[in-house]
Amino acid sequence: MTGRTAEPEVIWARPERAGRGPKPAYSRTDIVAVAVRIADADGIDAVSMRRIAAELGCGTMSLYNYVPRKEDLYELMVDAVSGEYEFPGEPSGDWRADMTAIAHQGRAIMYRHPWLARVMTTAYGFSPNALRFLEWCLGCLTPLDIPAGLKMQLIAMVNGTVMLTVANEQAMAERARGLPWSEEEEQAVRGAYLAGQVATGRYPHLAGLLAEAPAPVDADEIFAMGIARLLDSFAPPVTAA
Amino acid sequence: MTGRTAEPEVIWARPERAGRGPKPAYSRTDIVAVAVRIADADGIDAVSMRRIAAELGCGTMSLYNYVPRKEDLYELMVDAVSGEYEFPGEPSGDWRADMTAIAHQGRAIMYRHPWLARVMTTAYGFSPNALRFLEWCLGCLTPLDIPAGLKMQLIAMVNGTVMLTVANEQAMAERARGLPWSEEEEQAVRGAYLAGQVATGRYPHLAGLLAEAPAPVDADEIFAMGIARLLDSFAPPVTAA
DNA sequence: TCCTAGTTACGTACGCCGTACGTAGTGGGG
DNA sequence: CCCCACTACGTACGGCGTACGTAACTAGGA
Repeated sequence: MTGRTAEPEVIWARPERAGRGPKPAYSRTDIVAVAVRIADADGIDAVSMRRIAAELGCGTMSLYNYVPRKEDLYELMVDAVSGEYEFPGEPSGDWRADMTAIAHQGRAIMYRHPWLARVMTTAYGFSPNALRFLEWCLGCLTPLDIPAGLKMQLIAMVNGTVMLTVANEQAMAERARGLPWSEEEEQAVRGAYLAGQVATGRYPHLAGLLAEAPAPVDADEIFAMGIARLLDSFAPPVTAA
Repeated sequence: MTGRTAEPEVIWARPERAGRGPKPAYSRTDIVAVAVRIADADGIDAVSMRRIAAELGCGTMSLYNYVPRKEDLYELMVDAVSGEYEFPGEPSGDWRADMTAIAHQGRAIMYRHPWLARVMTTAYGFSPNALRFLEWCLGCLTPLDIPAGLKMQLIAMVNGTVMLTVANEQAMAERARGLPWSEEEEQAVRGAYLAGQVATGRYPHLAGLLAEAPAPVDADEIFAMGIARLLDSFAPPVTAA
């Protein structure tokens, strides 16, 4: 009746299997697990339908019985690793501590899966584990008396800051993958260019900044302080009673 | 003497043309301009060497005389649109106002070039216009008395927040491009799934949030307040004299 | 001045990619 | 029991980035 043009669908609403035909040899979970393993090992660009099928030992096109489109696979991957968040039974009552813990967990997950930060910016929706995550965060924020919209903003900002921080740290390493020279060489050449530019005197402030503070800083500490500052910006610590 | 394996290089250090052969028919600027036009019109995925060459009216492989690798093209594109920042002669002396203006300019640029937010996360380095941007920001922050490292963090956070906000707003629209159904249909189906999940009662906090505050909020205002909050977190406004 | 070497333009080709489509076989519901 | 939805999967198409080879061209050194 309706045109036979494709109907929209969400991967989460699609049932994994129907009851009629032969038993599927694999499961969506298997496929996603292989995809995650490949991405962890060789980068997200190494994840191709052919490669997954090869590692799984099946024909390439068989995968399309489980995953309608490649982009859905990305969503499934993000959801799968989002399941690595571990939440205790109940929020502690200290929303600041809870959110800080969430941020650190998120950071750890993104270190385990260096492709996650990049993919999340594209393939992020209301997947089951995203709902679970959101529900937990909202639970943690119950003691905080601000409008609901602001809470969502806070969650988004914390999440986003984690993503940005890690993405920034990993950008060089990810880019180096597949380049015909090493990451160190790349960094050296880029550093030399930067030094040359600064030496021209066209960037006095930048020169001053590079001259000052060549101290190697601790990434963990910077991260922790950034998150703390962010949380403070939503509810400044009370100064007097 | 050294192995003939590829030497690392930065696109910004590579001279545009040498003196020996015939005059190049195009320029790096031409190529990047075409690439930006294509990306603006049809999305970043539509930017291919073949398409650029076709629109430029030359052979595909000729482009490689100007741009050594596709990834460098992305860097050139980001640098090109980064040149759209317009800075007055001198910072105003009010670092908060200056940074706010920068954030709004950045947002406007990312609206003009919907592909920018996504590409920046991958292809961002110390390009000429990035240095110009950084130098200007540091100039604006001169009145702010915090360590140099913190200033860099502030700039990164402001930039990142702009990116995140815009990327979030654009994610759905970008994803809809190339899908066999419309963005509205997609949104409707996803919304229905979300509603169905919430209706199960498994997400009480989320349900409460959705029930409350169905008021359509103003994106501009949210953005402005987010930036203000962020700036405050680096230097809380003084409350007394 | 002429020669030569470096540069430009670009056609061809290779090995990837996502995925549309057709075919064959299988096993549960009417 | 039998039909048909569903599984598995081979083939093929159009696109991608880009390595490589060739021909034309021109600026610098002899």
